[in-house]
Amino acid sequence: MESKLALSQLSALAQENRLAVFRLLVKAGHDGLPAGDIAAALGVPPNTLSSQLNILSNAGLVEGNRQGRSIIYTANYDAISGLIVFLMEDCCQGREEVCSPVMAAAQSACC
Amino acid sequence: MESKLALSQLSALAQENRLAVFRLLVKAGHDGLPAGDIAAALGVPPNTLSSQLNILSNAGLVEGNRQGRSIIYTANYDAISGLIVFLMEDCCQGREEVCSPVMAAAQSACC
DNA sequence: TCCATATTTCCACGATACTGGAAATATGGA
DNA sequence: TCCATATTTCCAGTATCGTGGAAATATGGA
Repeated sequence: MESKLALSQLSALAQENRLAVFRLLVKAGHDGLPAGDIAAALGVPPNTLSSQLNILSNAGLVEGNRQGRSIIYTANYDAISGLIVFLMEDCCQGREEVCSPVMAAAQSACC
Repeated sequence: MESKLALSQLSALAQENRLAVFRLLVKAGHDGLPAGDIAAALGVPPNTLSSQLNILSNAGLVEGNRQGRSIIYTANYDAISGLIVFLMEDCCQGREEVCSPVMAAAQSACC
């Protein structure tokens, strides 16, 4: 049952603050951001953010590495692309109606 | 802020039963399935299923149309592909790391 | 060693979600 | 009209989630 992971990832992203955190980390790129900066950017107390980061981290969507006093969080691109592929293949069974618009978007967005 | 819809869709899919309902409806194709059959397939009481269908429906992921005594539910392919595109473009900013695997999956899955 | 900084863990409160019983609504057939 | 079927709405109980104060932990520097 591979959908257990997908479920935890959907769950993690299905919340305003956490989606915002993830988007911020994507924008930040491979360098990532320290937890404190994320908290400041979102206007959330550090302990609250910490539990949200923990949920994203358990879902494999972000990763944290200590660097000095800070912990630098980065988005996990493999995880999000895995989720997207799950939605396309396992969930939607590669249906043409789903695939085609995604393909078009992929082409115009980056590929 | 277009992400409000995406959030409600992520939320709707972030639950075991509802994800199962959606997958079942995708498998059922354009003919869809009556609510009763879905409830039976998942082993969920009809009123419980009804509220779950309602959540999926409010998120635009499924649609119900009365046909005689039954209400036939169908998956909304536009909605799910819209969500996938949102994750790729708005959320992940068309990053190559996200796009490429999705592109590859799309190619092998259907296109 | 002592202190400041960065983050997490512990804990509890309020809010929201999931579930299913009971009753209501809608449809079709006798 | 009356009844059976299909589904929804109403409602309440339990569980899970989101939040943030207070304390704990980890690191680096003086």
